[in-house]
Amino acid sequence: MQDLLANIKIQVNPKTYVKDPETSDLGKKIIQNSILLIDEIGFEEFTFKKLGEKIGSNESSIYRYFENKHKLLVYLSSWYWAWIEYRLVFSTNNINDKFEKLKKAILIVTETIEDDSKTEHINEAILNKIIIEEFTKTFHSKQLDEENKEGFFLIYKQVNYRIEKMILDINPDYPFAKSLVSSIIEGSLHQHFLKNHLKTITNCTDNVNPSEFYIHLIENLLR
Amino acid sequence: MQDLLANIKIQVNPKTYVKDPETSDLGKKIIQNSILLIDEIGFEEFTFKKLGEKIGSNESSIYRYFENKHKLLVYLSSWYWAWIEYRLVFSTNNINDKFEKLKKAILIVTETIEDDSKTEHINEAILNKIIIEEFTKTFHSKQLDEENKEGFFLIYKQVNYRIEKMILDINPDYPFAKSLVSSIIEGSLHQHFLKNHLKTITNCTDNVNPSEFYIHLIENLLR
DNA sequence: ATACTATAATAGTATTACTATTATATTTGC
DNA sequence: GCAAATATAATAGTAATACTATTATAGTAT
Repeated sequence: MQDLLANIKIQVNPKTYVKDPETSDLGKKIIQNSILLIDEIGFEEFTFKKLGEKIGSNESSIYRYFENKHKLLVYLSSWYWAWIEYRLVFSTNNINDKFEKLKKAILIVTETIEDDSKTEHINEAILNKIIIEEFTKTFHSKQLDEENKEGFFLIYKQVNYRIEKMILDINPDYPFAKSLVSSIIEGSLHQHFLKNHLKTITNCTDNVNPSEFYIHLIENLLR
Repeated sequence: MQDLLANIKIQVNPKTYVKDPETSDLGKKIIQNSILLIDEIGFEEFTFKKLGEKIGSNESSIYRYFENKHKLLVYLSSWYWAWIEYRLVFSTNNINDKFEKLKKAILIVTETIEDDSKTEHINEAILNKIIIEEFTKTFHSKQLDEENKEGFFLIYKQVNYRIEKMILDINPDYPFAKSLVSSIIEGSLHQHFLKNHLKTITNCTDNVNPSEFYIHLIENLLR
């Protein structure tokens, strides 16, 4: 799997960028260091000026790649979900048992991510941290409906559909498959977030992963 | 219940405001119209200047009530959850059947809110819309850990604890009571949100309420 | 050697999120 | 009923943000 990923370029909706950051060194530097900087200081404090300083480049040069920091976050999120989708498809592909397949899928979308190290300029572990802390901000903007029409969230929705199908494959009569999936995917990010900030309203800890909660849930709900 | 509520003042953590808005006409106007204006233009576009124009008052006067717009949102959220807690306690109080009690509690935190009309200057239905669209932003700020220490989210957590207790009362061995509750409360807001913006990954519609999904869930999970 | 492209540097703008100061109106205490 | 205290309004100003525009410079391709 690792070698395969090395040869595959994750595709992100071109409308999220002005110039594809994968096509130049500066572009890759922008991606790599925006992940690090957002993790360090948070998305609110993050500016193109600060990023420019960090990579020894100029604010205006970053604007040639991304219209604004919101679109950069959408880009990073899209990349993340495309990467998740790839891993989801790859690692569930050869599982015949329907329930085991679903469990694997849920593990993929809920587990804590370790750095993959095959994509040199993207640290998946840190990107996962950003998604936990900031992904919800890509939704909660006034341009959401417009951006949704432009297909900014297609990959995220595709991840949802794939798991929905697995659920309906197990139990075609379950009436809330879509809501169950979206509440697992978004809810898992939220549980990770609570574990980091509001520990008293989650059972998740460094030792208990959201995966356990959700796998226990579907075992009791769909079995 | 309506009359009782008329005589009860919802208490909000004083650290969220500079001057208690409930103590003056201008304060009440600020609360009433900030709810309307945030609903109209969204929290990002909302400024004290625009609010001042709307209420025929000055930007600087609003600053005498709230340090900044973030704290105003925290105030509105706290008020909302205090109001939810009040309704939760009141309407589950006399239910003896443990499961019916839990179902009622879940209904309270997941249902679409209608205006209560007993609190003249607060339109609960619109406030509920704001909570669906913007509540997550009170969490996702860099000051979260600090604000959490100051008790800004106590009421929200209390609502969580109350329902957690109901779950453990039904099934003391259920190992994820906290996570289940927080995922229902936050998840319900998210399902409402999806219903409004990303309809393809939820089963909730104008006719199917998140309540149905979650009550179906706990019936199959805990019964 | 020329043209093209990428990047850097500089400057400038509108808006935001405030702070400070002063003026005016309203309420309350005696 | 007047003085003192308090609340509100008006004005001005500041630092930072989120950009846009223009020009300069360096590197690459033909």
